[in-house]
Amino acid sequence: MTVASPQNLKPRKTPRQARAEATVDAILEATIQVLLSEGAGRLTTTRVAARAGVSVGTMYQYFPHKAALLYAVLKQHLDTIAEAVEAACARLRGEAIATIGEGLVLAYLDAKTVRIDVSRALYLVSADLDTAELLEGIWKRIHGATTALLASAADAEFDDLSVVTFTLLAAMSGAIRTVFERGAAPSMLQDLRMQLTTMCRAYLEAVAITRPTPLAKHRKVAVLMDQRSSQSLVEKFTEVRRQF
Amino acid sequence: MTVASPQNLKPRKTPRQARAEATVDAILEATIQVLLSEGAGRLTTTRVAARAGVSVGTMYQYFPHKAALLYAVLKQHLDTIAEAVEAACARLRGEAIATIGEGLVLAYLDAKTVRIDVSRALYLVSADLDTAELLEGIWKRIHGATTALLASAADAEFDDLSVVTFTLLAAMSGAIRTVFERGAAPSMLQDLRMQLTTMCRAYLEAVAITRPTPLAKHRKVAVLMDQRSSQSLVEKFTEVRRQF
DNA sequence: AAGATATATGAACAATGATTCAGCTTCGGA
DNA sequence: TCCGAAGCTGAATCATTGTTCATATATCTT
Repeated sequence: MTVASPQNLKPRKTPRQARAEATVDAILEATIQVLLSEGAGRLTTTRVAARAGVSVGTMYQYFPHKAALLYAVLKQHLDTIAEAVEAACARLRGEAIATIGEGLVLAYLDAKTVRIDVSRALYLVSADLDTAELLEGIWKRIHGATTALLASAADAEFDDLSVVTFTLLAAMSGAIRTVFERGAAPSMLQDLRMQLTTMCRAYLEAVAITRPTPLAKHRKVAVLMDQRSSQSLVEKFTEVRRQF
Repeated sequence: MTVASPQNLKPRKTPRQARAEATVDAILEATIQVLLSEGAGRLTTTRVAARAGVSVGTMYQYFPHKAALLYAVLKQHLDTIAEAVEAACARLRGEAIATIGEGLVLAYLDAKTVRIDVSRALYLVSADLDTAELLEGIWKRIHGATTALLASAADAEFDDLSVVTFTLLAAMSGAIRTVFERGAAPSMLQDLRMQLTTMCRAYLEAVAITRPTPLAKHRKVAVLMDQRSSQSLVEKFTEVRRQF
């Protein structure tokens, strides 16, 4: 495993032809798959290249480092999560705190459930990687969106809004992570959703300065890519692109 | 970094002389120090041995693997935490839920605060290590103690006790971890303690079937070993032992 | 169709790190 | 004081992995 890499985390060269774009996508996806199937300790450049159906040299044409590769994958993943949370917050704006509580829990569960394994694996990898600013940025987006959401609550106001948001997010995301790390029993998920909703609401009510009230909403998400296919990833991505 | 190591995580040989015991302690402590000062990626057997003031060969006399070494360190750390939580639970038995809520938060903060950096570093290292059963065992101890505590609450009963405990623990430990991972601002700690207490109480009250009430208690812990001394660790531990 | 540019290849190189072992030192007891 | 056992040493071995580069192939442009 390599050490932290301060500078030059950006791609060495940006793909100009469609072929190259497919290659880059394949490499990114391959990284995740190798991470999941082999573990952080066996995540080697050669293995990633092999899984992607590409040679090592190719990989180094787009990523100056192994670290840069990991950084790219991590960033992509975190961005997805942040977007999901921001979207949920936008949707819930102006609702009552009971609704908001339930909605936030759902949004978080969804965001983390989709590819939770990836979250975990990436988190482990980010150890010796210069991710401080990246994480900070993502956290700010999430914290900001949630703060705005709570400020818009129809039936409550909060004293120390920033601290409340912080605690709420830490507890929720932390709880979810803890649960998933212990090999989430699928039955637990249902319980967890209810319990966290209860906790979230109870906390918000406890720290709020209340007023009148309206009602609730819902939604659901599910995406997954099979990684057991033996077809090389470049082939797959190339095919996909051909369809356009 | 090495791969997962199914069997033979146990010491290759147990120290028979005091000298050897000091050596083993030094190695364990050195592992933690190297982990903290150099990061997981630079945690090599040679470096650990050097920091311990011992040769690599010596290390392999007591640990069959690098993995075994990490396992030993992790186990030692987790045991300490479990003990602290169990003690706190015993102390709080029979109190009112408001007291219990506050007490639990404190116990957790203390347990995790002492050497939180170690917690984090070890967690990262445990990636490619067969720690499933170890973690399971620790979790069971903590969960068990907390469940018993809640069952003993003077002023409340719970329906789905196991689930309540689970959620509570997940949220608290998760929140604390999340906070510390983001470079805990010391001022945040005070806020966090209050907010988590509020959350904990609010949640317990929300899911409880209540009755009459009493009041609260406190405590505090703080331990740290300076790691900046250049004195070799074996020397240090040997000295300590000489005092008996 | 041909040159120019972009992409891809993979053996070779250099660095690092886990692990061993044959010989040395220290300890404890008789 | 002396000997066997326990403990310690560290250069040598063996395996792995990150990274480069000279060469080959594909694609685009005109």
